[in-house]
Amino acid sequence: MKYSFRCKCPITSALDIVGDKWSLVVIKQMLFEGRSTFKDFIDSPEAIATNILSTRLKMLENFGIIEKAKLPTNKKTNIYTLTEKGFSLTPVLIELTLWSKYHIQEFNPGLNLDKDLEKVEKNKEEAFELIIENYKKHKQSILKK
Amino acid sequence: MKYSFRCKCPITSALDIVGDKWSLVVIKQMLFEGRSTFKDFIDSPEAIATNILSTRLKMLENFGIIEKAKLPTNKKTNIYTLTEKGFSLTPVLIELTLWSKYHIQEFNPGLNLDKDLEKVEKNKEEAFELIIENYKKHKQSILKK
DNA sequence: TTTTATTACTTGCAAATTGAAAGTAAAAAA
DNA sequence: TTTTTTACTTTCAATTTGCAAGTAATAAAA
Repeated sequence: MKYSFRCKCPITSALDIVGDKWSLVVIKQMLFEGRSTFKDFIDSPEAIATNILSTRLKMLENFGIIEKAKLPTNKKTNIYTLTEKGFSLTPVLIELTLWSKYHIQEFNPGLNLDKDLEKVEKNKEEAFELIIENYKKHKQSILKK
Repeated sequence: MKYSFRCKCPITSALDIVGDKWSLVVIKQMLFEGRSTFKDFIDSPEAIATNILSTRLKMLENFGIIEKAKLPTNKKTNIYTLTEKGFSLTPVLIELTLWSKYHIQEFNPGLNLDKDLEKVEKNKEEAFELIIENYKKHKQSILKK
């Protein structure tokens, strides 16, 4: 399959993959909100359109950012989970959170900021590892059912 | 002016401001490539359309992410520079760079990766500060002409 | 076992965003 | 004074996002 990039810049290339309106939101919903099924995503506060979600999940799977599985006990529901490539976006998402904390409150008052954000700020790398570790456990637990 | 956000999530809110196709690219061009005029942006490898660039610069200025000035010796050219709100996106951009280094090479071989990226990885916070310091000096020098 | 409800999408069309190309006007440069 | 350059704007086209209805497979309920 042919991938189309604007140039050889790493930042622009990253954005050519996850820089659309919904990709990072879906990844955030998986990583921080534990969402893993089509219905989970549809029911999120952001309310993504079903045709957009479908297209986006296919694209993220195609890039190896997420993977799709089914439980032996359930032939219907797809379980979408992040791969390493996917949860390696944790630092990007955390830095966006911190940026919003300091710079977006004035435009969107009452942001839902995690109460542990100060701990995160004090030791970002440790926080990244903890979040990823938690996600891996979560992933194991939902695929074990 | 009314701002429209999808919800109260800090990540989604950040993306509601800078999550379009071009905003982070323009910010990256200012921060890392020293671009500051309309012509500079137009001449970048990414080749943004003029009507989109115009709209995007207005929006970024409106959110206080960039500011516009003119030199006393030049009534024509607008000088666009990052405010603190703007260059505080440095960590987001650096994390996108690192993500690309490890996860995007296979899709876009031959990425232009900075040779100092290993130093950056070793001490991210220090690298962020250095980049911001460098940008501030650059900003002072282009506004002093 | 049958019926109903739910989930996971697809489809068709509309709205919004992005973009190409031409044009305009002010200012700088020649 | 003339020409070139820059900074956009405008118009229309292409692409992306989104609404709403529909479909089919499967799970759940009766």
